[in-house]
Amino acid sequence: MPLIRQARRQGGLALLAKQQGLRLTRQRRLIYSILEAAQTHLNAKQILAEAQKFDPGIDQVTIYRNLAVLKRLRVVDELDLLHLKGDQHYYEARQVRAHSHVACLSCGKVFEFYTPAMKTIDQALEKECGFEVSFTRIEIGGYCAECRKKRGVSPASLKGHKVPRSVEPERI
Amino acid sequence: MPLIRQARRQGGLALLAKQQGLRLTRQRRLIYSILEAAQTHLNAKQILAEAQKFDPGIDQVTIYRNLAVLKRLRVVDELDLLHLKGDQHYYEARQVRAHSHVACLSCGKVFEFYTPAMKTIDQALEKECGFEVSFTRIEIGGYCAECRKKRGVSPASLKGHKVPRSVEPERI
DNA sequence: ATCTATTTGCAAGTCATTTGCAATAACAAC
DNA sequence: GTTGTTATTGCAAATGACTTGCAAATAGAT
Repeated sequence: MPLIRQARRQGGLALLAKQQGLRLTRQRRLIYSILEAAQTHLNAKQILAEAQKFDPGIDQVTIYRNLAVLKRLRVVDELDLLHLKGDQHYYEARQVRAHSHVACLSCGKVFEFYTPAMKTIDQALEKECGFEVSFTRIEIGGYCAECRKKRGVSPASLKGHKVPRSVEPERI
Repeated sequence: MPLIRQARRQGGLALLAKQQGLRLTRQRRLIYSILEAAQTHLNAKQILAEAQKFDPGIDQVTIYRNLAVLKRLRVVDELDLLHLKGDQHYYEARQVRAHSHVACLSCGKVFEFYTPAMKTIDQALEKECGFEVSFTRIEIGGYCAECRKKRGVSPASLKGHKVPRSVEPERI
């Protein structure tokens, strides 16, 4: 998408926004720059906290509204991360190539992973169904090498037991 | 997982549930059988509606609680479908092989797609990272062949405009 | 500097999902 | 079959992410 690349080249959303009749407000710039600077995905609450360091008056609605705009502009991706971290959405500045989020169901760690097969999926879909892929979201759950070592291969008991929500490994 | 296969073979959850100290209530059976019979993903509300046809007194909390149990037992998968259909979760009885949900951003249609490359991803992750994959969720957004024909290749204007929530194509 | 449409912040809503709790029912042991 | 224990249910109330209405503020074109 040439539009997006152009916007990036001038260090922001200026051109892209202008072409859509959107305005580049202080808040909008800030929210985008936070996502751009973050090396990882953030949820609305985290973005709000970060934004308030620079603009204490900024409201959460502004975060939500701008995330919606940035999604429409396709410069930000929305993820769901398997609800591993609770029921919020996570956002990240759009990456160049497809990648997946891999979550360890034992320790809760989330990392990104890329392999060429991801591109192959899109190509197959295009060829077999004539579908034009805009974005692909791949989320993988399982057990990381460390946890496998630590606890043997078998996942913890499936029996439910209470754990604080923010910590719960939420096996799916 | 041999446990799951066993449970399936006897036509339900009996063995699997017993081994976890869980009870096979009327409601639990019903909810599982609805998902098993459905050829597609359903959300909590749809499951409740269907369940009430057979058990009018069944409550929505029972749906939610049992979906959580069935997820833990790994006989039901939870999807998010890109929030194309609103902010609810969708559930389906666990399928044998990995598959993806492909959503058309224009008409809202969701279909399933499988290509061997999906398996390749899991293998790459296993080989490169020593990660044990439990499940893979692939969600793809874009434009289906029909909509591409109808409206030309370009997606609708990116400019925001109000559309009832249940209908909005929610471009990401 | 002016004008107009977009955007903001606040307050109040919405809605899926969760939790507390007493009553009910599974199922194992008699 | 009866009994006892404990998981599960249904109800009502709460939670929490996200959205909406609206008047005031401001970006950006003229």
